[in-house]
Amino acid sequence: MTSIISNLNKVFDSRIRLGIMSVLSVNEGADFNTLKELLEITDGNLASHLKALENIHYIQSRKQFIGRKPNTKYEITELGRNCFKEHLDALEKLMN
Amino acid sequence: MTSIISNLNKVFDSRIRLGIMSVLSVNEGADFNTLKELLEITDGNLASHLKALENIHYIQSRKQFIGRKPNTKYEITELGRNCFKEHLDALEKLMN
DNA sequence: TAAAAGTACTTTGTTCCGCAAAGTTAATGT
DNA sequence: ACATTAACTTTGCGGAACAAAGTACTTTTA
Repeated sequence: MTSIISNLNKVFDSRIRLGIMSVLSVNEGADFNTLKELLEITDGNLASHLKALENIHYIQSRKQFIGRKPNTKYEITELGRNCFKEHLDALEKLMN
Repeated sequence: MTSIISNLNKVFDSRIRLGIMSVLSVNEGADFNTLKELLEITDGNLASHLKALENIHYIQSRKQFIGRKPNTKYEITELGRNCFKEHLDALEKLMN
């Protein structure tokens, strides 16, 4: 319960989810293809991680059309930003 | 190959291995029970992660007796220290 | 002296996760 | 009509995490 690693968020054990959150916490929003190119993963893999983050409300998506092309934009939520920050703080504390 | 997360070390996706390396990189050496108490995990679980880290030569162990009790001491190797540092650098870079 | 407990594992088995590949839906371009 | 793009969902496999139980050896305790 109070081990040295207990403040690390299990969601962010995944490098991919870490990367997604990092991108979304810096840039205010990124679309599916941008994330796919930044992370260099298959679309199915990306979609599943995005869904996981959205299910726990760390991110939210908005579907729209740019010109005539469908486009899905993702952004970090307030909850997501807080949890991400807590994780980074825990990491920092772990490392001294 | 050059994605924003490609410099993260997969070994350290695990919070437990992260914790082990963190302890061993600060203190010069820790024994099995100390790690077990710090991490609050079962001995089997700890042993398997220690073995994984030892197999790739990130840590090394030394069995000894303290008084009449068996004691196994673990310490970080030079390779382990370097790889751990690289991972932390990659993390920092990812977060800006 | 018999039983319990400590140290440091290994083995077993289940469950969960990551991921690629393929399939899907719906629209657009040619 | 056919291929392409976007953004998924589904399927299936292989591997990792973990708890629990088993092991070997010794020491402490009743």
